[in-house]
Amino acid sequence: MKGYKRVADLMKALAHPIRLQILEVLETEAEACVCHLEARLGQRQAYISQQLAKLREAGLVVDRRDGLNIFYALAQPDIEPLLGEAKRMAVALARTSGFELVFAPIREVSPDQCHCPKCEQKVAV
Amino acid sequence: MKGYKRVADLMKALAHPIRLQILEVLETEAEACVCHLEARLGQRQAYISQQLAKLREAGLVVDRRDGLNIFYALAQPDIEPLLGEAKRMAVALARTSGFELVFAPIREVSPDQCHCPKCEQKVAV
DNA sequence: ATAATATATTCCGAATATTGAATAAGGCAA
DNA sequence: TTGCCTTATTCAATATTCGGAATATATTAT
Repeated sequence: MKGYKRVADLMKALAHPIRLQILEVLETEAEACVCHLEARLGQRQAYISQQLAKLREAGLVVDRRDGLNIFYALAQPDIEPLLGEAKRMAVALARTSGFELVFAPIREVSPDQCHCPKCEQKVAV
Repeated sequence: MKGYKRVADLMKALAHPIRLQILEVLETEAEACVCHLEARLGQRQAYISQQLAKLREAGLVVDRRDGLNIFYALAQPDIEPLLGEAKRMAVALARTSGFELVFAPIREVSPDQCHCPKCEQKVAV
């Protein structure tokens, strides 16, 4: 029974749209500071931070401080197949109930919209 | 944003140890009546029924009545890879925090412990 | 019709999750 | 030090989920 409890806890950590989107951003960005996630997901800082805390507790992301910024990354990059299967399955379920599920692409953010060192660097180039 | 909400709802449906075990039984049994699940998971009938209702609402299982019995089956057999990835990931996360995750095998049930037609049939053989 | 059996549903208190608002904490620069 | 910036945490109100107990429903047999 213990093992299934762990799986359930993992599912719980994933059972939130913002957290799913954070993970998806980290799949493509490899590393992102909170201000970046703020900009990409269009959510308040405190809110993003709360969700990051849950992902941290679940062991899904790791953080690294660099000056004022804290950069987050996937703790376990091979979570991608799980997320992929989840999306695929959600699409299949939606289709079964008669409609096409679309994933609005997560907003891109041009380097001048974020002030972290990494983005400043890109702007300078 | 709508698509991720759907994925989150799917994750929510999976975020429960009993529901995960029900799905796992249905992966191997193909079809099982409630009394069967009762026996295999060692849970009260009403409780099993409640969890089945959640799985039904989520569109993950379908039911078919045969006399007094109601047989459940996976609505979407290709949910297996998702469940497999979830288990794999849970194992990986546990390992990261320093211990081996074990899945206690779900109790087998000899045909004479269940009274549904299907089991009676097996007993008769 | 009544009884028996299998399954489903409803009700409810307890525990947990969500999310906005306010505040705290940590690091850097002058 | 003071002030500023980025991020984290706490608090509180609301909503959701959990799981037990009791009850309801559907089917079959008598």
